[in-house]
Amino acid sequence: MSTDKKRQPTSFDVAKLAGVHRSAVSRAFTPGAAVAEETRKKIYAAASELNYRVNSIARGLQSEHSGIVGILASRLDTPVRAKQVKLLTQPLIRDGFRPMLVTAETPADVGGLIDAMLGYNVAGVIVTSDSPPQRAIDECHDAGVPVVLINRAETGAWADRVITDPEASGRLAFDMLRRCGASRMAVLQPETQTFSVTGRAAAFAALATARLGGCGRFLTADQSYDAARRSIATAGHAAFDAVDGLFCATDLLALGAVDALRLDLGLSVPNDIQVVGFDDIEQASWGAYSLTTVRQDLEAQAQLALRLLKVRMAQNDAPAQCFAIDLKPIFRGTTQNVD
Amino acid sequence: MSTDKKRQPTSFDVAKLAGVHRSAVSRAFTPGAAVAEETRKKIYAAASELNYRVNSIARGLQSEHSGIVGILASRLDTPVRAKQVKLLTQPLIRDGFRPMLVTAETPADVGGLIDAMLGYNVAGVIVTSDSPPQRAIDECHDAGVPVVLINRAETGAWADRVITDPEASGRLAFDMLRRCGASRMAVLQPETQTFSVTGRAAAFAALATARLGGCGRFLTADQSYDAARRSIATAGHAAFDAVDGLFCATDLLALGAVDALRLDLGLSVPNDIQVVGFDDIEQASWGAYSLTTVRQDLEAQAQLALRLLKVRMAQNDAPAQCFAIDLKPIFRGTTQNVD
DNA sequence: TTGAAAGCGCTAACAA
DNA sequence: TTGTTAGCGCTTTCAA
Repeated sequence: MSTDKKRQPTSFDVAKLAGVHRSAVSRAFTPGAAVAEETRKKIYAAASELNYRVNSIARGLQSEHSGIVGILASRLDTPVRAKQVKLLTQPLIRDGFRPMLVTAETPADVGGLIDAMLGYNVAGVIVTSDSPPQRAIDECHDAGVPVVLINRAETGAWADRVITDPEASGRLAFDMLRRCGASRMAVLQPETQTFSVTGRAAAFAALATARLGGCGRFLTADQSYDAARRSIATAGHAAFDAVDGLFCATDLLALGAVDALRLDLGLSVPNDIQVVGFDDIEQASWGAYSLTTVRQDLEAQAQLALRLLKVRMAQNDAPAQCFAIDLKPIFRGTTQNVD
Repeated sequence: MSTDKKRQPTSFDVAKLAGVHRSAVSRAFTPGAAVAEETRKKIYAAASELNYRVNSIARGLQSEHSGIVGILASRLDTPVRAKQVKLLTQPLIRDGFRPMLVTAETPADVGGLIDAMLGYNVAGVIVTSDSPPQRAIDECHDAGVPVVLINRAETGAWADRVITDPEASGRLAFDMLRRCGASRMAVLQPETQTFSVTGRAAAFAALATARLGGCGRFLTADQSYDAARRSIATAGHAAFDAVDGLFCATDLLALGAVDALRLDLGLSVPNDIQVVGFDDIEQASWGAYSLTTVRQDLEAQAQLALRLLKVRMAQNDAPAQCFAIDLKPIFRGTTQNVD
C-alpha cells in the first residue's frame, strides 16, 4: 500500500508505447478528428494497456469548456427539488456532461457560488433555487456561459427561463375547487415570497376575491409539512366555519393541512372542507391522503431547461426566452366527486 | 449582445494592473502563502476592478487535485438518498469543495463513471449506490484518490466504509416487535439483494426463525411505496391470519404496506398487526401514518464519511476502516403501547 | 494523415 | 517577500 500517488499515464506515455506523437493520441480521443483507423487502433491498444484516461482538467483548460454543468439548488431533500435534480442530472450524464451540484445555504451565497462555478469553465449553469443577483448572470454572459433559470422571476437578463405560470396555476386551482362545489375559499401559503409558490397563491386569492367576494389566508413559517400542520392546527376549528375550499400552494403544505384538519381539528376532508394541492408529488397519491392536486410536468421542465441550455451552448446570442410548462388537474379524494 | 465569449481576465492581467508579477497574484489567492499585506491589497483591488477570478481548472491541473469531490448515487428522488446527498453536499461546499454528482443508471455504468471522475482530478469519491467494481476502486487508489463507500459490502479493497449494520438493524426491529407483544413475525423486503436493505431483512428473519420457529416473507418488485402496497394487497387477507408483527425493510415499503393492510385488506394496524419500518424518513412521522420505525442517523453517516475522506486526503496509506452508525428505536402508532 | 511547436492559466521550486 | 523559470497534460494551428 503506497502512500504516494502514482504518476498517472499521460498522452505522452501512450504515444511512446504506440510509437506515435502525442498529438496523434489527442486526436485519437477527440471525436471527429482526422486519424487513420490503424493508428487509432494502435493508440487504443497502448492506452488500455497503460490504463490511460484523458485528463479532463487539462482538456478543459485548453478547450471551450470543461464539460461540467453547474446546478444550483436548495432544499435538496424536498420531494420536488430532489426530483428536479434527478431529472436534470441523468440526461446530462448521458450526454457526457458532469453536473456540479451546488447548494446555496443563504440567498447571499448564490452570487459567490455562481462565480466559483465559472472558475471551473462550466459549459452552462442551471439555477433552481433562489434568484441569482443580476451581476452573477451578467458575469456568466460575459464568460459565454449559458444560464437557465427554473421558476425564477424575470431578471431582465440574458438568461432563459422555464416557469410554472403562477397566474395559470392559481386559476386552475380555483377552477378545480369551484367545479367541486366549493364557494368559500381560503389559501395556505408560506410567508416568504417566491416567484411560483406565493405567486400562484396570490393569483388564486385575487381570483377568489374577484369572483366570490373574498378569500381567507393562512401563512406557514416555511414550506414544510410541519409548518403547514402547525399553522392550520393553531388557526383552530372556528377559522374554518366559513371555509369550504382550501388551496395549498404546494403538496407538502397540503398534506400537513389535511392531517391538521382531520386529526387536530376533527374536520372531514372532503365533506367539511375540500383541499387542493400543487405539484403532484409522489406522496400525494398515497392511499392515506389521496390528495387532489395540480400536476406540474417536471420531466418536461427538465427537458426544456436542458434543450435551452444546449441551444445556447451552440449559439449564445439569441434573445432570452421564457417557457411555461403544462399543468394538469388531478382529482382524487380530498375533493368531492366531479363529473 | 455579443456572440463571442469575452476573454476572461487572467492572473497576468491583474499582475500588470497591480504592478506585480503573476506569481504574486497566485500567492495572493493562495491561503497561507507569503505575501505582504500591502501587495495583497493592491492585487485584490486590481482583481476586483478587472473582475478576476482564479481559474480552478488551471489550478487543478497544477496542484494535487481540482477541489472536486465525486458523489456517486442512484435513485436520487428517494427520501433517504435525497437527504444523504444533501447532507454530503452542504458540508463539502462549506469546506470549499465542489461536489460532482453522478448517477449511475445501471450497475454496469458505475466503473466507467468513476473512471470519468478520475479524469477530473477529483479530491475524493463517495459512493452510495451500487457497489463499484473492484477494478474501479483499485484505479482510485492508484491515482491516490480516497474512496468512501456508504452501505456497501466489504470489497476487500482500500476503501473506507460507513455502514448501517444489517445484523444490529434486524435484531433491533425484532426486539421492538417483541416488546410490543408480537409473536408471529413476517418481513417485507425487495427481491433484489442489497447489502443493508435485504441484509437486515435476512437478519430479522433468521432471528425470528430461531426464536419463534418461523418467519413469513413478502417480496416487493422494487423499493417503492407502490411495489410494497401491491405486494401486500395481492398477498391477500388470509396471508396475515397467522401474522401479528411485520418488519418492513424500509419506511417507504412500510408506508405502502400500512396502506395496503388498512385500505386494501381492511385490517387494523396496530390492532390486528403491528408494523415496524426502517430509516425514519420524514413521511414516517406524518399524522396519517405515525409509523414506528428504526432511525438511522444520516447526519452522523454523512459526517463520518466526510471525516474519513479528509483523513485519507491527508494520508492515504492507513488500512481501510469500517464504521457502523447508531440506530434508535422510534415508537409511534403502528405498534401497541409499550412501557 | 502525421509531427512539431506554441500555448491554455496556473503553481511551485528556486534565486534574488 | 518578490521575481524568475519551468512545467501540469492537453489541444491546435501550421508544415510536412
